[in-house]
Amino acid sequence: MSWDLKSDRPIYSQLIEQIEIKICSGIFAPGSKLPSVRELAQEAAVNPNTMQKALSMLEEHGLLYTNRTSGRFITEDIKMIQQAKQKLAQEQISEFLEKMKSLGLNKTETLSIITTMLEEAKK
Amino acid sequence: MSWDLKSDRPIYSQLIEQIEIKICSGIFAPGSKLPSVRELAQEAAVNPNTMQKALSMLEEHGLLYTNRTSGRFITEDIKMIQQAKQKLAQEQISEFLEKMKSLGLNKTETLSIITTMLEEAKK
DNA sequence: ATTATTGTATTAAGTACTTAGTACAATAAT
DNA sequence: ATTATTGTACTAAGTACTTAATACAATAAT
Repeated sequence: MSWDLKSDRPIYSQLIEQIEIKICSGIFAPGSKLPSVRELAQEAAVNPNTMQKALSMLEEHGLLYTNRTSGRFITEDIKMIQQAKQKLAQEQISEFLEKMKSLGLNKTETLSIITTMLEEAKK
Repeated sequence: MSWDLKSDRPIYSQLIEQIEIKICSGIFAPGSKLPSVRELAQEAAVNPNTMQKALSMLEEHGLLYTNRTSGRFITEDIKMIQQAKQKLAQEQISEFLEKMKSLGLNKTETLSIITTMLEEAKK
């Protein structure tokens, strides 16, 4: 469980992103119980207040729910998770293409760079 | 000249990124004079101190140089600009692929999504 | 020579983020 | 019944970022 947090952005915001990703990718399975706020905070080397902030904000998205004293749980609604995953992927892609465009790279140039990078990665 | 700045990240950092992009894409042409700190600050609706911070940090990258009282200028070194552009593109791409991977999409899946999205865009 | 513009520096204030430390109510575990 | 664990709330402190308001030295423009 890697939590590499950078200092150029609010930590709580990065935590939200990463937890969301862990849910969407199945690392945090549907219906399963999350580690406690204190545990997660220690894992991520972060103050419990900060983790608490991230988790409570994440609940607004509906991917989590809280049982007051037994802990937090991932939603069992697989369809909701699937939708969140799809939404995350599309956001990333369009954001990425937008940046490439602003750099002045047309589509073929972008594709060519990607493919060469993937070729490099195979070696 | 659009400067849409978000509040979830330090402004100076976003300014650096966007100015770098404007240089790499040719919006700020090689050898040309930049608007003054005060002008740029007003354009971006930002405090002059913040713009100054971004610009002075940008100079460390070598894309800008300062003539103490006549203003700031874009480097004439086209090769350096080209390299910066390439570096920016590669950073964006690997960052993007990393996120896709964390979402559970491997590189070939990601590549296929992109190509189909680019095909869609042509229509 | 005078004026305007340039980058730069400084101080003060406000805000957001993070941490440390503590505490409380509810309930699961014993 | 008692204890431990849960989420939650609160205060105080430190740091980083941003803005406002000036000010200064160098030099381009007049």
